[in-house]
Amino acid sequence: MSKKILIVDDEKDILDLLEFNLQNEGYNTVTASDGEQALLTAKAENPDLIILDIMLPGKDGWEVLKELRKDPQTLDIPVIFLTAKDSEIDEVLGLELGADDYIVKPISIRKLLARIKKVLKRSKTKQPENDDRIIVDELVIDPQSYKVTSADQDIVLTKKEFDILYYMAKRPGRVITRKILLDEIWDENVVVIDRTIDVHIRKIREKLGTENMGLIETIKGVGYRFKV
Amino acid sequence: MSKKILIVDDEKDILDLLEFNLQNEGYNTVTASDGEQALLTAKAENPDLIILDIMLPGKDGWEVLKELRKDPQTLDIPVIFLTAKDSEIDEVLGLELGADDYIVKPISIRKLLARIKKVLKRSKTKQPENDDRIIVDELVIDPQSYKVTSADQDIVLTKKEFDILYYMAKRPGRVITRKILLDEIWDENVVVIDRTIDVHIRKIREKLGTENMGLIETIKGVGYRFKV
DNA sequence: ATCCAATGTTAAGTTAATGTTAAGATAATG
DNA sequence: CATTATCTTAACATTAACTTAACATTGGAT
Repeated sequence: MSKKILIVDDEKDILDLLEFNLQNEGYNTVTASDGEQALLTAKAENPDLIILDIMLPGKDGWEVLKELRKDPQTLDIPVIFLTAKDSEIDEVLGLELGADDYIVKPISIRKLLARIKKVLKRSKTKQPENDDRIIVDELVIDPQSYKVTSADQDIVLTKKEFDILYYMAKRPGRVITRKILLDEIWDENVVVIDRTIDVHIRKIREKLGTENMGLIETIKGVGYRFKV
Repeated sequence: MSKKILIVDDEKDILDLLEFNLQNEGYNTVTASDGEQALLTAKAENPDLIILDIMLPGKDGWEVLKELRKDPQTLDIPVIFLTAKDSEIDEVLGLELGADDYIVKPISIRKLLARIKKVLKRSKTKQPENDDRIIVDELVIDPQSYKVTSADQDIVLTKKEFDILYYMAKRPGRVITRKILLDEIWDENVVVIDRTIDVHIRKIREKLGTENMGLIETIKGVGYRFKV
């Protein structure tokens, strides 16, 4: 899965330069040329990283960063500052506000790529993304909150139940054998009998309620299947 | 509306130079020539910006800044440091204490004016009140003062407790794993066991009291969740 | 239709995770 | 440097989750 990077700069040359190089490296890119646009795009596109010029028309980079950090939806997106000034002050201030790194213009692409890698790697281990949610009709399975709702009604699943449901829902229409579930959901070297899985499935079906009846189908002799 | 700038310096030459140039640019000016006077004037005149020499008779610039930041009335007034020393230490120290910029003597008026503009612009867009407060029903979590109130009753949390609560409250509905808390709240290379986190959570829950019962949910096997 | 292997079901046993308390270690403060 | 508040831990209690055994039911093969 290619990472999405939002580039914010008002100079078209720089935007083009960065976009070209980042796409060349296999990144997915979106751009914005002022602060307002940057904030909107950040919310809409949910990028994995934002490269943010400090000097911007309208809202400047600091203000953008501040607002990004205010919104739970964009709060955790790492930001790399871009600045033409070589004053260390700018950098320090930016970092104190919570930028994750900075790059001084003129830009060394090599350097920038290295920093991007570093920052992305750091954030990789973090929580599931907002758009990892699975929605099937009235059913919402959200790994970020570890919550399932059916028609806005909370369904409280235990960890194992959630993991199983999420795994299957991510692969609708595919038959999931018990062996696969064991490999994927359970730790290695843990051995449980098949009936254990059945019990979990039963619990899930029960909790999903009659309105989601038949969502998890049994394929006798093979395994289970999440209805497409 | 012309902006009011307080200039603090013990050298009359510099005071005059700055006053002349700033008034020329359309700013309103007031002056002080030592630390005590600076503090009094700052409170009385409520300037939009303070230009503060570091070397002062009596209380020096740092002490003045420190006291400015202590008083809610002067807390948010941006300060530009004036310094004859070019040692980076001074600069960093000043910034950590909350100066918004610095100018090295001998003064380049052009530079100073540019910085003033920048700082004023930045502070103009600053929201009047601490808008990074989090409010959930009767509960207010204010990172500016590191204070929590529930139904106007003060709740005294320790730093760690506050940090944890604030981090979670900023991400309501999301499950926060212990690992993430460790990464985000604790310094790198500090290792604490999971039970430590639980103890902090317990303390927070206890201090939040019965009226906030259930605000922090436990997702067994996963982590904690701040109720939406 | 009947049989039988596979799955469903229930409740009870087992394990793992978290809650709790108090005491010891550490850091902040005067 | 002494004092105090904060943080961390160990040990144990509690609770929820997980697993299993035992038995019931089912659905497809014959």
